[in-house]
Amino acid sequence: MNCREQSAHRAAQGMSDMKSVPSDAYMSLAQSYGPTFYGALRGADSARDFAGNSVLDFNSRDSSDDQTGEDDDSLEPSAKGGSQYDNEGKGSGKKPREPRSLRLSINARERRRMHDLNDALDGLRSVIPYAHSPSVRKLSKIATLLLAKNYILMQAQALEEMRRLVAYLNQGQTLSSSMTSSLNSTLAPFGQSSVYTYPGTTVASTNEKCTAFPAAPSNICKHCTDKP
DNA sequence: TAGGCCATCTGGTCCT
DNA sequence: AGGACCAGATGGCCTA
Repeated sequence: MNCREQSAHRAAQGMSDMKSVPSDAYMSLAQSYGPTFYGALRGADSARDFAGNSVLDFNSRDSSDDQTGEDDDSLEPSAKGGSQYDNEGKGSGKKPREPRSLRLSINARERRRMHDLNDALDGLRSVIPYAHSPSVRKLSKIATLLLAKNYILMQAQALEEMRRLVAYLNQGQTLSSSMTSSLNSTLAPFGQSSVYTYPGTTVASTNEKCTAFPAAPSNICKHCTDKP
């Protein structure tokens, strides 16, 4: 099995590896950002309100980073994980191996690379909303990525709501020009085309009026948007 | 004790 | 050739 085939195999088994998370739960994660996520990931007891202060209750757990010693290029292979070099020189008949020094250098590089990746994940954790207190367990890697994704989607949705509101206010409402321009400039960096439009959240024309409340456009009226 | 998560080692592949 | 990236294997730590 070559590397690419291994990738496909791993992707296929990826979900089954995460036995605690049903695949449909992951599907729902893409559409929502709330307790379902944590409920699926860590059990219902871990779920808290998303907007609240304690999204997670991972009890206390030492940072996994603490398990990692300082980056030590001379780390012996037996420190963690097995080493196929433990049997070096004992004639397996396979491809000739790199010199020991080269192997150590490659290992060190890989270790650095993974540390950089973990640093980036820490950076991501620091900017997504979940409880950061020491009593809360650090988000796992997969949880961090899924949470970040859903957070981005949620922000995009909020932006879209804001855009609708501005459009509504600009329509026949007496809004000071300074306020209008301020809002517009705030939203300017987020061009309409750059914002992800959610499946199922069709943006109605602002010209359509609500049937129940004719004064309001239908696209910002819950009465209208909830209609099938 | 089983399962989840993680760090590390390792070999393969691709890119510069 | 050397480095980056990837995924499998392995073993340790922690929690339910």
